[in-house]
Amino acid sequence: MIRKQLKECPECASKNIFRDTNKGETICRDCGLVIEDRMVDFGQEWREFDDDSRSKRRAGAPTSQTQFDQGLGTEVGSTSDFYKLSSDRERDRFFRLRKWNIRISTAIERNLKVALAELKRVSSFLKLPKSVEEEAARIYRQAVQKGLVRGRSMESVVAGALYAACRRHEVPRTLDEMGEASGIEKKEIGRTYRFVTRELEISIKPSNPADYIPRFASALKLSAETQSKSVEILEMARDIELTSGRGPTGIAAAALYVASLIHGEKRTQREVADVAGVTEVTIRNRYKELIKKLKLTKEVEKSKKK
DNA sequence: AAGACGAAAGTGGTTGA
DNA sequence: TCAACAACTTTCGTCTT
Repeated sequence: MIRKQLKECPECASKNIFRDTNKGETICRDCGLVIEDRMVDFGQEWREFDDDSRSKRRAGAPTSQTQFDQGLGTEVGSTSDFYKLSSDRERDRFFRLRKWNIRISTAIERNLKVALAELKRVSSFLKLPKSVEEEAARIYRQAVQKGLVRGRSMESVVAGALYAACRRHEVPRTLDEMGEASGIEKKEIGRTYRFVTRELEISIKPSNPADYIPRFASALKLSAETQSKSVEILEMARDIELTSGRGPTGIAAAALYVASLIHGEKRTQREVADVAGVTEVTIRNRYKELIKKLKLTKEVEKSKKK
């Protein structure tokens, strides 16, 4: 296996890097960036997901290591080639082409490096499972290859990919949470999310409100009974088609609110609204629909008297 | 005083001509 | 491409606990 010791951090150019041979990781002590120094690992990991892209093959190519190590515009190529060229014009041309070439081939490498570091950061902030992280990385890579990052910030595409991966694995996060973790405006995330999933033809089922319940419930410190009650309510609501067309978080929030009333663990609309990332108004609207169409009024009244 | 409620106007996205 | 439209938000005034 080819290994190469990095001399400096690609992010902050610090020389103060630390290599952990056990974990096979390299860490910059100044900026905290985790630098993967074994390109071979990445290549193999990626190729597991799709094998139709030979152009970005990394394994065993010493050049990719130097490219990554050197960054842009440094080592311009074999100097012996250069001295064979006679005219100034040819030398000029040689330089330009060489530079251009390196730029192109390293652009994707570099982008992926930085993007994956960002992806890991956001993913661990949100405590997402490994499988989701890998899915997101796969999506991101496809996006880069299709040139979808152009005109968008790398971070927003990372966030979009993560958001999509969460939905696919039925562990949805709200756009607000993703925004908080990534520092990108949720509008922007939503935009890139839609764009990327459309361009890559990734189909995503509409998210199930019940998927949000466990997280919201624990954020509100609600009991397991309340939690299952709200899931029950959601099922009833779905059966009479109350859920279609509405935002899943709003419905989940309202169900949780109703359940908290019924079980005498009342939370204010404000509290529920905050964790669910919707407004009180939305909860009120959903809440009204729920108790009306599901004749829950009695149940709520009953437990109120106690 | 805080929470719940509802009306009205505004936002960003979808849809259909 | 544009206008109508649905869902949701913001803001604000009023009622209830």
